[in-house]
Amino acid sequence: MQVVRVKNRPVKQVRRREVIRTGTTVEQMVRAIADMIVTGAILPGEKLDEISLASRFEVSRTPVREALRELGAMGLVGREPNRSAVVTNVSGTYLHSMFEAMAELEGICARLSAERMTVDERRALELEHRGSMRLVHAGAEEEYAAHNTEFHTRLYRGAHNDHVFEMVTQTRARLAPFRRAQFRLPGRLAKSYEEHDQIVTAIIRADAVAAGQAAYSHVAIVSDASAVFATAGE
Amino acid sequence: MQVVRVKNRPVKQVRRREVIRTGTTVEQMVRAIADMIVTGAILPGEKLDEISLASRFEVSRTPVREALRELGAMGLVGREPNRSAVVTNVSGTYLHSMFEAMAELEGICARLSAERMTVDERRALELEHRGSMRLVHAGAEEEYAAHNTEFHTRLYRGAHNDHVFEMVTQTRARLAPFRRAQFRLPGRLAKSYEEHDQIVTAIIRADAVAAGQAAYSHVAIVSDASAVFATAGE
DNA sequence: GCGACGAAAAGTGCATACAGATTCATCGCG
DNA sequence: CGCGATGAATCTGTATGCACTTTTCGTCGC
Repeated sequence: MQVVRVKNRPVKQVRRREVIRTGTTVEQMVRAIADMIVTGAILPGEKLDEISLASRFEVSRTPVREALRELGAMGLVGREPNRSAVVTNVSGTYLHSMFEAMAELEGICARLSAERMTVDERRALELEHRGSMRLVHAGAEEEYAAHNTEFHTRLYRGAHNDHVFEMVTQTRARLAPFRRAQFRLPGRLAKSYEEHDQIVTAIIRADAVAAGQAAYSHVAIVSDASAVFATAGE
Repeated sequence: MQVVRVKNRPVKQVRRREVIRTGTTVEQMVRAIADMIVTGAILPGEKLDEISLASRFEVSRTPVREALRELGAMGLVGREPNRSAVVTNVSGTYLHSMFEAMAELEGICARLSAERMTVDERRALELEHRGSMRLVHAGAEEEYAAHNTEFHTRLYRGAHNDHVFEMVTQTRARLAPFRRAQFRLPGRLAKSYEEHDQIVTAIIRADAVAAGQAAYSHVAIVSDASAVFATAGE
């Protein structure tokens, strides 16, 4: 076990950091692996052994282990002592439960936002929303997607509840890969704008119940739209 | 790179595992540190440097790093590259937001349970509930607390939504340290039983709205009861 | 006296080494 | 021919070392 490393030059711990985009190695791996899981590049039940991952990403096992631990905490992989990490089943029923939970959470956020948003927040939400009409007419999918994210983030913040914010943000992050293509569906942009309009109107009126319901349906619809892509990946 | 280890006797990597209770070293540390944070033994904003923790727990930095990463994913500590982990502010507003979120989540679970529980699940819930009357009369706080956990878990499961289950379970876990003493408050046992009764009745009747509201208030009340202990720890 | 600078100290990020656990193929025996 | 024992191969858990980054603190110029 001494002279084994024949062709691997002593590795030199080269700073290849510059090549890579952002964050620490571990963060990048977390994102990369999460993406692979959620896009179906790695299938549920598959084992993720540290050594293969380490060589795949060209790092040592230490950062791999940290990444796996974080993925475990995120619920994307299951871990038990002295066992390989195993990809959790994110497909099918669980995915559905996440979309449903997302709708509930958005409903809560909109309801609380209607009750709690400051005058400034309401104004900002309305401006953000009105500004997006231009994008709808232009059919600018990419830009509208960015606006959409911003719009929803405002809703989440407006609820003035940090823990809810965290839950909804995490859930959205886990669903992100399944929603990417949603605005490609014909007519979805205009429809989305209309639904946003209902939410905004209800919030401005401080009508909590209406806001909650509008947000719930909005997300439920997105869920249906995304289901196509989701099942395609199974 | 051969005879380097001079004064450090080879450390022997003693299996002190037997002394410790359950799970891997890392899991134990996660629990221990989480408890310290949440009970206020470590204050928000305080830095957790790996070396001190390592020596405190008598392990090397590797497991400490993994524990910190998991705590980071749990939201108990903040982490950024090349910085020490910092205890997040769990007190005050954030705690309040967790209790509020808990009430919302319980409301959702009860509402969905009313709609979705199977006949067996409804029966089991009712039995569990009725069985607890005995404990109320006996004033058996400990046992009632156990029953209470079981009761709520049934509600969470009854919603038939895995992601909601996960969120509510995690939130409950993080709140646990703040609720421990709730049943010590005089009369809280009987009150709790009554509130459970409302929830059960509504679920049996499949009255989703009533079940949701009953569960929401039930938790909101517990939140008030716990606030005493929470603020005491700040 | 005070702020800018710089070097030492302290700390994080990752690689590697090695102990212990698990898995799996092989072999001996009924 | 199957089945359990056994040991090698493989993999996880943890310790330790080195590179790089941040922090601290003393010193010097103003």
